[in-house]
Amino acid sequence: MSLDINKISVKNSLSSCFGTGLDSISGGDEFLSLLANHADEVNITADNYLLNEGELAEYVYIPISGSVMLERTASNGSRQVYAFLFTGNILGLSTSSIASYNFSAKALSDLSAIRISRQLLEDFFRRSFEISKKYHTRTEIVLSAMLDHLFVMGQRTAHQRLAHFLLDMENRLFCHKGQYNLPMSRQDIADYLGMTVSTACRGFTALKRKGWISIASNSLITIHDKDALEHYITD
Amino acid sequence: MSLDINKISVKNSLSSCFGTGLDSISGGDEFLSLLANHADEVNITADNYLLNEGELAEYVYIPISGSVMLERTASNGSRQVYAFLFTGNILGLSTSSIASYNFSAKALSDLSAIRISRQLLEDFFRRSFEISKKYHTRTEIVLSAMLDHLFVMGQRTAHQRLAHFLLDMENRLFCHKGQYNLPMSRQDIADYLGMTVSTACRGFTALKRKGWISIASNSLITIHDKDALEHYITD
DNA sequence: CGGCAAGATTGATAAATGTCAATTTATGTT
DNA sequence: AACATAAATTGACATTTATCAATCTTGCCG
Repeated sequence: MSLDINKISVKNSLSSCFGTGLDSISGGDEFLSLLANHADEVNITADNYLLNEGELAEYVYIPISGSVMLERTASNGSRQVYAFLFTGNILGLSTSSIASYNFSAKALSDLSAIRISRQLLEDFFRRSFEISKKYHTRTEIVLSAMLDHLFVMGQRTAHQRLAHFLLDMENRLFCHKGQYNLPMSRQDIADYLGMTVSTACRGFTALKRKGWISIASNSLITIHDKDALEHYITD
Repeated sequence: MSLDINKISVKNSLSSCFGTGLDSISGGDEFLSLLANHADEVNITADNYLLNEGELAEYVYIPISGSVMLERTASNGSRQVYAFLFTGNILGLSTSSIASYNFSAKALSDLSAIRISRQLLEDFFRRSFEISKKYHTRTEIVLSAMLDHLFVMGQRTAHQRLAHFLLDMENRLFCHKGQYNLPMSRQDIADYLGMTVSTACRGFTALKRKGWISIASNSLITIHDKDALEHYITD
C-alpha cells in the first residue's frame, strides 16, 4: 500500500508527551519510504478504540489525522489518561514485542493512522542498526517525558498541573497567536492530571481570573501570559 | 577487569520499578561474560551521588551490593524520587546515548556497582541484534513499570499509595516470612509517593492500627495481611 | 552505659481537593 | 431560532492532605 509521507506532520516534536515527531525516528527518507511501502492505513470514528489493553501487541500506529488518548481503567472505574497523541506521534512504543498492550488507545476525533506490524519493524531493525538506534532513542525520549510528567504529578498542586498542561498543549497543538483548540474533554484532562472535573474547572477559572488565559468556547484556549504561567508552575 | 558474575543477584525481577533483573537482559551467559570483561567496578559511600542530572550520560550501572535512589530536585527544592534500585537492577536505561542523565542517582548505603560504557554497549548492540533486542525489551519493561506507578500516583490516595509501595518492596527486597528491611528514609518514601513525611507517617500508623503491618525498628517492616493490603489499594 | 542529634511520630490547624447537587453554557438537531 | 441533550461550571460541604511545632524514638558515639 502506498502512502503520501508528506501527509505526516512533523510538528509536535517537543516535550512531555508519549509520541514525538516521526521525523526523529527516521533513518533519513530511506526508512520512511520503507515503512510507507509496508504500512496499512486504518480509519476509526471518534470515541472508538484503536486498541485495547491486554490485546496482543501486533502493531505500531502513527496518526495521520485526528488525535488519540492513551488510558488505563481500573476495576473500580478509576481511569488514568497516560498521554494525548497527535499526528506524527508514535503509538505502541512502550510495549515489548512479545507482550500485550498495557494501555488502551481511544480516538478523540475521527482518526486515520498508518499501522506497521511490529514483526516487520523488527526485521528492519535486524537489517539496520542505525534504524534500530533511532527508534530506541525515541523510546528513551518517551521515558524521559514520562519522568517529567511524573515529577509534575508528584510535586505540583492541581492548578499548577493544569497550567503545565496548557503550556504543553500550546507547544504541541497547532497554535496561532497563543490560541489553540483542545481536542479533549474536561474529564479527559482531569483524568490525565489526576484530579476531578470540578477541580479542573476551578483551575481554568482561577487561571482566567488571573488574566493568564481566556476561554472562548470550552475548547478554544488563548494563552495571554506565558511567562506568568511558566513562573507559576515552578512555584 | 574481571568480575564474578555470581555476585550479581537476580532477585528483584518484578513489578513497578525502574531496573529489573540483570538476567532478563542477558543474551545467555555470553552477554554477561562479555560485559564482565569490559566493566569497571565503582564504589561510593552512603549518601553520595553516583551520577548527577545534566551530566553527560557515559555509563550504565548495575549495583552489586547496596541500593540506589533515582531523583530529581527542582529549583524550589521540591524533589521527586523516581525509583529505588537494588542489586542486579540496571541504572541508566532511560537516557539516550547522545544526551545527559535526566535524574541523579544517590547511594542509600555504601555501594558497589559495575559500570559499562554506553559506547561499548552500543558496539555490542551493533554486533548482535539479539542482545540489542533483550536490552530494549528491558527498557520497554521499565516504561511499562512507569505506567503502573503513574496510575497509582494519579488515581490513589496517599495511604493507598503507601500500601502499594510496601507490597512492591516486599516483592523486591530480601524478605523472610513477610518481614524485610527498608533501606530508605521516611522522607525518601514520601518524595517517591508525592506526599509529605507527616502524611507518610500517618499512613504507616493507619496500616498498623488495621493490623495489616507492624514496624519493629523504623526500617523493619512485617506484612501481616497481604490480601487486605492488596484489596485496599484497588479500592 | 549515657547523652546527643537526627529522624520519626503526633497534634492542632489551615489549605487543597473531593463529593454531590444545582445551575449555566455549549452543541447538535429539527 | 427553539429545543433537547450533554458538557462545563459553580456552590455548599466533607474529606484528605499540608503545615508547623512539639514530642518521642532511634541510632550513634564517646
